[in-house]
Amino acid sequence: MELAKRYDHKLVEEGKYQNWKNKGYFTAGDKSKQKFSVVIPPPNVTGKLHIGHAIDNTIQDITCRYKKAKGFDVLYLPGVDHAGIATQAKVDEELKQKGISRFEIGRDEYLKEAFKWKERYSHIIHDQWAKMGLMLDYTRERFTMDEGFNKAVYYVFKTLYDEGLIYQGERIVNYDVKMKTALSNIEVIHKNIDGKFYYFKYRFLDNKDEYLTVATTRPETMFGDTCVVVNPNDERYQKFIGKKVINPANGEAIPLIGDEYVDINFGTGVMKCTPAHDPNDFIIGKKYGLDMPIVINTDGTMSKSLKKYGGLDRFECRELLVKDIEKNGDLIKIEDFKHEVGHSERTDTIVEPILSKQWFIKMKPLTEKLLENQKSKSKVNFVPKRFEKTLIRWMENCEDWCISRQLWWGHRIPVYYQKSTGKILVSDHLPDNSGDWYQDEDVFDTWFSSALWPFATLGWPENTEDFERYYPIDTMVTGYDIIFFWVSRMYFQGLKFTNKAPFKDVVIHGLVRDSKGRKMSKSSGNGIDPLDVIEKYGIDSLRYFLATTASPGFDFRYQEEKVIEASNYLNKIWNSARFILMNIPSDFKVSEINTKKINILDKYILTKLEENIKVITKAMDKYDYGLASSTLYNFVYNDFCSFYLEMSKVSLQNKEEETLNVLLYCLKAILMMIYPFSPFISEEIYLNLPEHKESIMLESYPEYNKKYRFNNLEVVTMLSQIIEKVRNYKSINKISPSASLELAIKTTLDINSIMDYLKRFTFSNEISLISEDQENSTTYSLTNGTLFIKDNINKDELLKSLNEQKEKLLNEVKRSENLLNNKNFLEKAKKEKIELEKQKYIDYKNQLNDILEKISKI
RNA sequence: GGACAGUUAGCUCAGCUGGGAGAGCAUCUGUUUGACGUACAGAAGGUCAUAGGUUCGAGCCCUAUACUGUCCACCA
Repeated sequence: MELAKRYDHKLVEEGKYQNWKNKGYFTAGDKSKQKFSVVIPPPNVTGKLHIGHAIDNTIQDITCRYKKAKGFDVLYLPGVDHAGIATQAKVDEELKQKGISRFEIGRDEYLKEAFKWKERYSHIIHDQWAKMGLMLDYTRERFTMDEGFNKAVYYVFKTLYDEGLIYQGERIVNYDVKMKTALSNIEVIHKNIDGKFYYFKYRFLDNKDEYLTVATTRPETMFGDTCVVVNPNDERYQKFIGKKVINPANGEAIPLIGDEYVDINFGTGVMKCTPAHDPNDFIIGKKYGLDMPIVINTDGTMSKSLKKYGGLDRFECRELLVKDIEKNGDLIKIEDFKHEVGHSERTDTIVEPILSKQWFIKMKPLTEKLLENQKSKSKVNFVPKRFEKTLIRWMENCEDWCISRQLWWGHRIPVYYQKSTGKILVSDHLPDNSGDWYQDEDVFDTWFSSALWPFATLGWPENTEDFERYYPIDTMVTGYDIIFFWVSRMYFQGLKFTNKAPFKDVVIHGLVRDSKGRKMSKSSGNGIDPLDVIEKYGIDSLRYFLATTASPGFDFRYQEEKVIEASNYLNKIWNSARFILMNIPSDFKVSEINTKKINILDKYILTKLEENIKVITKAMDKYDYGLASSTLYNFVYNDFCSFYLEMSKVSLQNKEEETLNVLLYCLKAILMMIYPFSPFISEEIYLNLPEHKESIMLESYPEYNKKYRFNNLEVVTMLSQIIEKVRNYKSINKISPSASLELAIKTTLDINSIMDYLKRFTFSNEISLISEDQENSTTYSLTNGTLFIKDNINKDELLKSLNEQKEKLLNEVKRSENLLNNKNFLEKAKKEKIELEKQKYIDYKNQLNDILEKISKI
């Protein structure tokens, strides 16, 4: 069969994925083999996959395909995440477009809408997985809200609750006022923004002409102030402690309290205290038993009790209030002020700290277990290592996890309250139909369920066959942006509930940025749609680009030129295959390479190949796909295509049949090594080989084979050196590349075996083996001899070139001399290094003498 | 405020345990070589951020400094 002249990605990709899937190659379960398991980090059903998913999935799929080819029973488990707040935001938005609010249609109807959304985007995601060629085992696909998962979530909640690790508490939590839900601390993004610092007069109740100056960034919270605080050591104010001051926002008299929390040097040294809307103020409020009036609602509007301000948006209220205070003469000044303000990770609105009752997980016992495990032999191995530190630091300092969300889309909290008694019951169903019980309205944080992903997907808490066999996960691949959200939580929940770390290796990759290094985002419109790239260059090129450009843990830039480079490379492999297949007779029978029949170049390429297999395999095992692919790239371009393939033309002409076997052997090995990166083109070429299995997916990875390593190949190195020198000589001297020059070689090696190749690739008909140096020639030193090119250029140019060589050699000799005259070097350096240097010195010296002699003769 | 990275050719990045600086793209020159012009052959291009130190020897190890980036953090 003959391949087309060009690699056409669309033709190559056509139908292959369906075929693999239909044949069941993606289905795990061969118990005769050792298992290897990977779970896909479940994408949110919020929308289409982006380039960030592509990098994640590419690394996973490469790992899986590599391991499968290495003989493992590989499970790559797919699934999607309901993504509570993110999805609900999208569904809300969609309903809003239709003019519907979720409160109008009610919870049940709303959930139906949300499930429809989920179905729609699951399909899109499936199509994208197929486009990317992921070897996902669809027979085991899961969803974070499927029946089994719901059971797992319930089990986890009940267990933690019964053990006292889950509690309900009244705290200041951050509210996303757009979604009207509480958030966990890590869902709050701190951004440095321009704000204002407002200075107000707080007049004394007993002497209204005197006042304290209080500075605040948030005047609207003043309605909730229940005291003013100064540091008792502050000499300016200590005498006032115990007096009452008037809150300029509402005219109420509040006490002045002394507490060392206040920083004397910050602001005016006087702090207003709003216990219900600030975590620090809350602590002070608790300490002094103050009232904690809530003045801002969960939707960001002001409380109704605030008369004219009631119902206003918090920022409108701020403006109006400041104006009113100014009218009263209590505004001193307004300063510009840069400060950190929390924003919701999902909706980007400024979060509002509000006192409320929420469910929390007590973190300490869980994190302690994790930290302990990370010190033991069963520790999780992070790639790169530094992310282990990131995790540990966070685990050492994290606060209790707020897991309740005031949303509808998610796992509803399995807690029932009895109206008549106020009793609380954890249950997965309504205790009775008396109407006396009602369920908690809230749902869990979406990460509460995702944390169970590595084991709940395998059937846990049932002790299923899959759980027994595939848990723990061998390799977890994810971006550093969700180490806290996801990796840490899977880890401590895994330890808690399965007594094992849920994964062995965690491979962390960076984010894909645009060509200028900016983060990709919808608002700046610089996002790259992987489907566009696939359409233009093919998935094989995109995968190759992603895998080779992404250095573990580091962000990298999307550059179209690099994708083109990948595409050119694949075309190179395609054409090398084309060349080989063109030369194979139709009746050719593939056989094992007969090492007795092969020529020296065959030996050379086999030796090189084996060296490369060794290096590449080692890199693949370490997830160093950058090194693995660049090593293969160099082998393919330099050793295989530019050198061996060209040389093989001579042996093929000479009808050396064994070369065909060598070519095929190399080609197959190359295909297998590029296959995990770019499976479609590899399959296409593979199926065109004279002998092959049903699919490349059933083929094994090349093993390092000592049988194909040969010695005494110096003459091949000499061959390539001579070709290079001659080409260089012609280029510099502006001689046609195909000009025939007179060459003479002085060497102790037997050059008969390379004579044909020399003639063909130097275009020289006269090549002689000599024992004495040749006059009137340009001299090139080779590793094992000397090359003389008979000069037919003018003397000036010759002299120039000789002088250039002289300069170079002088430098080398000087460098070598210095080193060898250095006593310390001779005493302390390794012996081999010294020997090597001595040899070099002699070589350079000889060459230099040759050149000097020639110059003198001219 | 704390922590962690990065700084190497015009651009994007490699450089394993310290032994003569690499790739791709871009640039320049040449090529109707029968796999590939998405190619081939060649050239040019770097005081490896700065300053010290350790070492016979430093892009690599140590200490400072500068700049860039990321994460964490309740300073009103």
